[in-house]
Amino acid sequence: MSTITLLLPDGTKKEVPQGSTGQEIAQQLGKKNILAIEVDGTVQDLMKPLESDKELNIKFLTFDDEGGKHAFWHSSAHVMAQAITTLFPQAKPTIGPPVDQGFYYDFDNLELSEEDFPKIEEEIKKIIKANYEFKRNVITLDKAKRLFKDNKYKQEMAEEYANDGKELTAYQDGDFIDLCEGPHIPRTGLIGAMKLMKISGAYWRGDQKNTQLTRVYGISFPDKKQLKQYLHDLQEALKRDHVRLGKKLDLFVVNEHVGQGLPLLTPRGTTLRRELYRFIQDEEIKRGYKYTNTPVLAKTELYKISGHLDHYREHMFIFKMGDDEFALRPMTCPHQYMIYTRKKHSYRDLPVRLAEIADLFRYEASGELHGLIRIRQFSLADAHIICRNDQVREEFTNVIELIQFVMKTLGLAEYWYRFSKWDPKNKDKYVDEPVLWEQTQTEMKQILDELKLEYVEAEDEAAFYGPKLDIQMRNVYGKEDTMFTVQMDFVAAKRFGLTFINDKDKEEEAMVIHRSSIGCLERTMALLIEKYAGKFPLWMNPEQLRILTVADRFNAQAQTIAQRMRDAGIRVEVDTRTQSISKKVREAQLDYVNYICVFGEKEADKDSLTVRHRSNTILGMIHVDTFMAQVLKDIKNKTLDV
RNA sequence: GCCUCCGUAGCAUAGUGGUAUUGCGGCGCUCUCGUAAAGCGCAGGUCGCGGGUUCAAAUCCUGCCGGAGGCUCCA
Repeated sequence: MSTITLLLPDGTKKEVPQGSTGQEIAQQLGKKNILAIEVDGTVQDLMKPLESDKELNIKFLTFDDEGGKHAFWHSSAHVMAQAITTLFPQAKPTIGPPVDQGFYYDFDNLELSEEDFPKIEEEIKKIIKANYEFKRNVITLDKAKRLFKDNKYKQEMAEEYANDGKELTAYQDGDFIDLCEGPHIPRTGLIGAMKLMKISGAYWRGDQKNTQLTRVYGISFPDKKQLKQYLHDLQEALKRDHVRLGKKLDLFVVNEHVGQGLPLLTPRGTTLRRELYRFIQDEEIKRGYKYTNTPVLAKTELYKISGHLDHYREHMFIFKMGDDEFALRPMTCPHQYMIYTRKKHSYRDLPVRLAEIADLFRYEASGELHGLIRIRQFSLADAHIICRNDQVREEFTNVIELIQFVMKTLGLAEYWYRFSKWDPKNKDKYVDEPVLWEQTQTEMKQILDELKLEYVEAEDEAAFYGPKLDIQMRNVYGKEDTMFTVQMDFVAAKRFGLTFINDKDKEEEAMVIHRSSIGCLERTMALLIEKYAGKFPLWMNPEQLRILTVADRFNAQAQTIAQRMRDAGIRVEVDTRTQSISKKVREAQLDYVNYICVFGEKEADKDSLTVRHRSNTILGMIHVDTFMAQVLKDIKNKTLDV
């Protein structure tokens, strides 16, 4: 058999000689800008000869395909490492993969500052200009050990791959050779533009106990224009950064005398928080939750029982008073369990759904703190559902519905579900109940599949007491965070005696579901600030209306109208300054007030306002009562686009 | 906690060895004004904090504090 039959994405077939490379086939088909080839679902180099006696499904990949982009960035990482090792010969390259936005490479024995970037980028340009070919070589373990005799990391990886029975490959471009499984693009010249982005520390194999390496991040594109566009988009995204907007819109401040991770909400920020607070509390009460109010501190023995003290002691605020040791509570769970256990429960009483918007305190490491997203005191819309086993499915489903309702109401659309499971190998983190773990996870997976949720599964992301479903979102920097969570707990009932009397008059342990509906108020605020770039929907905007008086003889009447509106529940301010209307309009626009209302001669006679929406549209003169009715309706309905 | 970057008035900024620039905001006066910045004047700064080098430090060195991004962590 001297030819292979290829099946192309458009359904046509093509015969090529055995041993043809992707490169040759692409050329014959007149394909341009091809970076890699997908063969039966696996991305490969264009340089690799194809051999098969079966028909092969092939697809050519460009930078617009995930696989092509990854090969491109992966090759870029090699070029960067080549430049760095040329300039810093003592540096030991370790790993350098593509990531969501570009690539990085980790080095040992390298001290680098951003001031070094220009000369590295110069070196990179030389490599690109030389247009070296990426040559793929299959090597033996012995050869790998010889090639990388000065690099213990590469040797370690080579041995590991060999032990796993993998074929060892090394890629060479110019005089730079790297242990790597590929795939790579054909030549360095295909890289149009590359820029180094930042430096950070990173631990070898992601373990804090190992050596800290120097990680260099970079980005690259086939075309210089794309790089320019990327950098521009990045700048634009950062304008939405909630820390920046929080300051500009006067929502919160940080003060070094108060302490790290302890932001202070201003009146405007507090209004936004209050809207979220009232919304979720009212909604949960409608859905059968009972609210509790429990102390923000307790004796540490409470957290000893729950197991938190053993797991998180160094992350708790602990202090001694008299003979007792106390802690500011890092979570609500045991406090609410004490409410459950105040009396005996019949199976008929279940489920018991205890909710609380609880202030929690966690001593997060200083490097973890970020704006309103990771802080040391926060308010979690928390709840614990204590139910019978036969109720778990329905309760879990109801929680998901509540969360979906919350996201819809807030207008949050970019999220994904993560099914967070344990890792049997991580003995320190999880309670040692392998049977319960597997059983609970299986049951949870069934529920998720029944609900037809699309989710990603994540090992080693569970809570120490059970698996979770997390709702994940990204901030403007692209960093992922958990916004809402539903957790199964098969430990609490035993430890705290959360039982009920079943229909056989026997005491039985209950199941516990921990869940958060609107998440941590501060974090949710941060995401909302970034999503709306400060242009909040009417119902949550700290300032919904501003009345601008044309001259001071209209001030008193404008104040009366404003008071009528406040009495009805509208957040309105009056700008009585003796400034030009243009200036007052400009400032109201910059504050993203939803409606800007001018009040002067014409309006005074008719109890009206001339209304302008912040989208720059003038709605004309409207009677106060008519306008109020419309505004109140949109507030009540939580309309998103006003 | 670790790596990198940043820190000038309430905010935004100029200033790489000779004690600080400009705008917004604030205050005062004039203007009573119709949909994105009226005019004039005034006040406001231990240049994050401490130590060092120097005749002289916002600027150079060093230690700390605070912020940002990444790593690790995230009940």
